[in-house]
Amino acid sequence: MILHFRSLAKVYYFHVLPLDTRIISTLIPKYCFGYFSTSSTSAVEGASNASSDQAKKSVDFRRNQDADVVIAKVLAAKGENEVLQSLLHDSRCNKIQITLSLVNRLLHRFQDDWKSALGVFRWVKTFSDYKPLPELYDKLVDILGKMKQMEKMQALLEEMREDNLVSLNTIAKVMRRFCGAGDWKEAVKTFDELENFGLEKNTESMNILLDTLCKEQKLDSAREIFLELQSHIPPNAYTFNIFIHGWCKIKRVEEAHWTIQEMKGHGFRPCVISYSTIIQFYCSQSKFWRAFEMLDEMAAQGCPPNVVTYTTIMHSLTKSGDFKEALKISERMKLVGCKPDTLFYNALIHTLGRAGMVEEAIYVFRKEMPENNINPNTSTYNSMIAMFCHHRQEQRALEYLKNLENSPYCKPDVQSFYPLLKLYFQAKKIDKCMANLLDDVVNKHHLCLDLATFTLLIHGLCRADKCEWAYELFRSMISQSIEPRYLTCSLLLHEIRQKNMFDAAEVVEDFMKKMKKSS
DNA sequence: CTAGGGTTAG
Repeated sequence: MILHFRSLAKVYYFHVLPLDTRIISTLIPKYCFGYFSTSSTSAVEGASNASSDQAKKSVDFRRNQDADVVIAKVLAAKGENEVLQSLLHDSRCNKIQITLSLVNRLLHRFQDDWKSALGVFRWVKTFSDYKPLPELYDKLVDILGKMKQMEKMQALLEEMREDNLVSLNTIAKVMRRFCGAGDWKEAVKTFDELENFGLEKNTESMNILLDTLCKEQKLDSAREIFLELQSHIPPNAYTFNIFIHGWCKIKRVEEAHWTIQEMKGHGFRPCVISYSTIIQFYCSQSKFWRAFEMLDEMAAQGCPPNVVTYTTIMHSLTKSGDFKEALKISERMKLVGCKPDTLFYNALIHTLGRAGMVEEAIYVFRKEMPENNINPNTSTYNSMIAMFCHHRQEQRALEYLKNLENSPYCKPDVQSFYPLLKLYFQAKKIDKCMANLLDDVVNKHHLCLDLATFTLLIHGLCRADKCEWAYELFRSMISQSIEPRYLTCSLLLHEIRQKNMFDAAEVVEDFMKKMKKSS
């Protein structure tokens, strides 16, 4: 259960600075606050020359400001109608040019706040020269469904139907959300009424329904519906793979094997996905001999494993601590000429890191990957950074972080910084380095801290006898609707009581009481 | 519409 504390949030939102800056100004002690970065949020996609880079940055910056103006206005209102009215009557908001990226950003910002999302959507629709794309409707449908606002979601669906905007993608989201809310019958009903939306009941839409049911572990219902529809709608190979995955998900692997037979009975050959799904299951149970048996069976069936199959096995072996076997899988894959990809290399680097083979990991990153034309992504960099931090190599970690920041292919996320922050706590370097790093996270990269990072910081600061700072972080968490763990709260409470911060203690205590009630 | 990351707490 996520707790909302909008009233508390408002306290922070009355300055004129960009929103993200306002949040972080409560995170970092004043003396650490040397500058406000003006760099933009967006990573530059692909390589580009310096001047267009500059132009893009200034456009991005203006759009960020537009978004910030709207966000601040929305946060000051409550309820979808109040949001709409306050935006309509704001002269600055009315001058803003509505663009796809702006609306996307706003809906993303309010993806956990359906009232604001709906209010914003109503507002952008009042601009006569702006027609939201169907994808934006879909996004809103998803937000409403996620927040379990089923009546609102269906009302929007009806609105879309009248304008002929419902696609299979919309229906997929609606069915997933009904199932997620525990109402699988309503999902089936949506499928039954597919023709009302101008869509067809065919193999593709049936597969979406079955996949939805299987992912929610409603295998028996899915099975029943499948048998019922079988005489009207022919299954394809996807249909059976969906069931194989579903059975594995609820750990009934016997049925998964049985589905393979059924598939053959319908004239479909089990493919690499069918087998890899079962292999993934055995790996997750650490029954590696079973996984290897499946590899033999694949060979016998003339269905060679692919990079996904190998990555799955290697990664699971690493998780169970068998680095030697994991690296053998990597060798085996290269031996048979199967081409690696980014996810494979991420897993390999992780394995090498866990095995303490730091230099080998660097070799893979700097030599092997470029030679095979595989670009690193954010996770690749994050694995390298985490590995260096694990081995107390701060300088190398910082070097890779810098490369990540300058990469044309990807940008840092919160996870990129977590290991470094942790290292600073372990090394008791809690002053300047860490404040600078945190400043980068929020002001340079416009990232929001997540639960794990907040927890790390608050625990670390409490231990380091800096609980005023920890308390500010606690308040910031609540203002962002990120619920602290109970342990975090009690740790913080203990510290601030010792410092005689009575008002703060009361705030934390009140919060803990509400936690107990809702759990 | 079908298969593959991690961070984890002291």
